[in-house]
Amino acid sequence: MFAHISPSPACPPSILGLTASHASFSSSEFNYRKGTEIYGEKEPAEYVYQVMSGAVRSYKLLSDGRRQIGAFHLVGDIFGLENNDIHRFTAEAVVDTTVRLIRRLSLERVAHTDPALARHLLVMTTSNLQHAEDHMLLLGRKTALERVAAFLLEMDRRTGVGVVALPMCRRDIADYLGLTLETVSRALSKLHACGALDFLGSNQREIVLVDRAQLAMLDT
Amino acid sequence: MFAHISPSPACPPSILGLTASHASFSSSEFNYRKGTEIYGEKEPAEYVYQVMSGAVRSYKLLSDGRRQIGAFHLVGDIFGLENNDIHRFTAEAVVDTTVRLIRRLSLERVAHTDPALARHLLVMTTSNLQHAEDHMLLLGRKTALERVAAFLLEMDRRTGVGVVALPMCRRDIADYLGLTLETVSRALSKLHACGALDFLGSNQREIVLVDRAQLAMLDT
DNA sequence: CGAGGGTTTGAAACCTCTCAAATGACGTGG
DNA sequence: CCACGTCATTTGAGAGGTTTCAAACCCTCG
Repeated sequence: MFAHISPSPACPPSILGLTASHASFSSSEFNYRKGTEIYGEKEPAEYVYQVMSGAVRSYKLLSDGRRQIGAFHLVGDIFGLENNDIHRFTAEAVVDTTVRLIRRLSLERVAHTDPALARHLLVMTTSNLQHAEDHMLLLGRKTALERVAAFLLEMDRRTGVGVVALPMCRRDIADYLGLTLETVSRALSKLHACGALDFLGSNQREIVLVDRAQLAMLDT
Repeated sequence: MFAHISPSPACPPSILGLTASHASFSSSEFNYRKGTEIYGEKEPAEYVYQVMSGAVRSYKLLSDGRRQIGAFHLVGDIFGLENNDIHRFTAEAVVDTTVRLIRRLSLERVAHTDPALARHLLVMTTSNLQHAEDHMLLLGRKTALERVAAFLLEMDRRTGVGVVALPMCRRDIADYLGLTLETVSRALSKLHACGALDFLGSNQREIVLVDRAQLAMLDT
């Protein structure tokens, strides 16, 4: 793949909740071009990743190509954290993306002696679990319109203040929501017609203005 | 609810992977009648539970009553393990059920000083996460027939050797698989007609003989 | 034996998917 | 700077799988 080593720019102070007290972690950065694979399902999990810029999708495939995206990872998010040795998803860059990575083994080594880090790993795993539990309800029981509304609210909650930039294409959204890209497009059109959202910029992936109250009515 | 204290019968040696070295846990047993609630979503999580006999369903509800069952807990399973203070599901007895319970606080207290237990809690949370991840793929991308086949294979894997007793009704299965009870019934009929399974006993909930190879062909 | 709940099966409705075409956005090269 | 090719998105029309509504059947239990 097209992974290029890049010099470390100004570093955010914390990865994995680690502070200066954990200076022993070697963390380096990598760039992935749009669409390239970061790791594959069932590959050995050598690293844990944090998104520095860009966005990542984690997905599973059925043998005939049907795809279910389990999560999008946005700036600041940690992903690839496996407590087994093997990745359970494939991870790909949605757009050009920079990630920071830490060796899983070094993390585990420290976690063995540092209860605070061990607890932090549990907290992260729990929040992944919580997201998956909520997503099961969406996939099993919500309508197309409800799913798209919930997706926009999730992106809004995670990224900003009523203005959401969507880095992923309609097909990605569809595979996240268990729909087809056409159904997603129709739902967005309907929400647009209802005034629940507006598009800013010529490209409709760029920015979406969200009316939280109106979307929340669909989030039962 | 109709929870009755029962005298402790012969105790399996281990709960939560704890051995004799953790004698400090007070564990008592409770009985729940079929259909009664063990705990509700958003209730404070005071206990962690292990199924001694019977079966339990964990579910979330939408405001209009749509239900998504996230998991069935069978004999030996641990459930109600929250790392937050609040239950994220409602748990109900599918049939008359006996559970053993441990105070969450006492568990956390020990986990703070016992790395082995802390690691075990992470392992359990991870396996819950793994199940949820697989279930997202099922709910988002599999057909009705594939879902029912996957369900039977899961029950077979968890309970026995080609013979599965289904304690839950069609509606429970449907709410687990994101379908309606009629669709589940039709899928079972089709699998029966294909020879992929047989019913033993007059009541069709009781025992199902599974042809693993044939079901596995549907498990893409 | 009758009542009640669970299951099966049928028929029609409906939501989403599939297939298709038109439109729009963007980069490249003339 | 515009023409063109490519890719993403939108929109339409029809098909299809699942749901809804309904009725019959079965099993259990009082």
